[in-house]
Amino acid sequence: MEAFDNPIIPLEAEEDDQFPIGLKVLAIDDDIVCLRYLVQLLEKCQYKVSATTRAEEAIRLINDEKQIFDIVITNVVRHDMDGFEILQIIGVGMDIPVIMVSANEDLKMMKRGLMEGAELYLPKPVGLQELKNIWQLVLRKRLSRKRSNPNLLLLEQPAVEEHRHSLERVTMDQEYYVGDHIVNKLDDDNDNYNNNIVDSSSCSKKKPRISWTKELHAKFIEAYEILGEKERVPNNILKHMNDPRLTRENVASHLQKHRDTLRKKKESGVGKLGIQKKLYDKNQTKTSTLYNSMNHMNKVSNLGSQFLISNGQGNQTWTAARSCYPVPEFKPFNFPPNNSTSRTCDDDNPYYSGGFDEPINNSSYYPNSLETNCGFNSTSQILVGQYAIENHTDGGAGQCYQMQFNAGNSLESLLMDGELSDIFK
DNA sequence: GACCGAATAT
DNA sequence: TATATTCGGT
Repeated sequence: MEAFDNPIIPLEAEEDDQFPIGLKVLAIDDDIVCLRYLVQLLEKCQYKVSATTRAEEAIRLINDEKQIFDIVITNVVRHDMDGFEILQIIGVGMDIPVIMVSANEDLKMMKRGLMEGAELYLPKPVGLQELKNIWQLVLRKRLSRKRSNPNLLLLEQPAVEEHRHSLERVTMDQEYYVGDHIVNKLDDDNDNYNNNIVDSSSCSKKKPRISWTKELHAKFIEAYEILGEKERVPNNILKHMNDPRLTRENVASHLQKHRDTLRKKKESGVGKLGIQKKLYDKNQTKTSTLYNSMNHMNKVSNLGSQFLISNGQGNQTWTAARSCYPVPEFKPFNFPPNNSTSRTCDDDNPYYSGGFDEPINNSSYYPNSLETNCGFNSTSQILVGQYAIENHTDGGAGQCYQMQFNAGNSLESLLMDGELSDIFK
């Protein structure tokens, strides 16, 4: 209760002309150099600064150590956790103003940051003057709370007290809700509702968007799969998911997108069972199975198509010199478990991003025919193992799949000839 | 009036 | 692009 009993910040200083010294700022940036610089500036502004390069550490400080911060500054994309997640967990969940700082002045990202509840989005490098002014956000937040409940005094920092209360119940697995409702900017509205206060002057904030995290989407899929075709309607899925964060509308919207995705996949043939045949293996003792052929990839694997193949240690571009089918075994790309050492291989879109495993066995490779028409670097060797493949032909981020190269396949075996082409039609 | 889902908005 | 909201229809 230290921070509560002994508020360092005389923010009630509407009649005070002193700068609010000692605001507690938590700074998060995975780039240690940027972080040090940021800390320097913040200290110059006479804020009380805690800093970490790790998002988990920040969450731990707040959750486990119950540290109270007046403001959080985080960058956008992190290795271990997306900046927007931090925003949800710390900012929206805890009702602490969050500032996002990012390397570039990407308007799209800025808008997204604001849409997801950031108070301010600053492009790097952040200047001293900008940081000096962030105290205004804290004051504004408290004023808005005061409007919801005029009896509260700014000095007493009601936000902090409620905040502490919330913290105790926020689970470590980074769920965004507390009790049986979402803790987010909706709180202001809820407070009004619960207190029967109708305050037209208070700017009622929009509730933040649902973030369909991997976990949440998995839950959705589970419900979707359990339900029969005719039962897969928003309300039923909602009931099955039994998640207080969600409304029927959230699910309806996601369902619409999911159906759309399925339809597109179907149209492009992704996931369609192609052939299951032992073909083109030079080494008959070990076979590969060619299946789950994807017309999508077929379509783009014409002359000049480029693929990026990664194995976790590096990427190589593979340019198809003629129509070819790129992989012996094709699986939809899987999200790695959180604790895996997998790397992120797609763009910054969390919905599609994922990782891939290290090659499972690098003791053998494809030593055969250098006559391949696929210019897969100068060695024409591919280590056996699991890879990610990303189509870069159509521009943009490309679509990612995971694949498995098995022992016994030469690069030649990956080529598609007329016979195979027909099957794909 | 509930609620589905395509269309549209943000 | 991802998610929210609207709105005609059942």
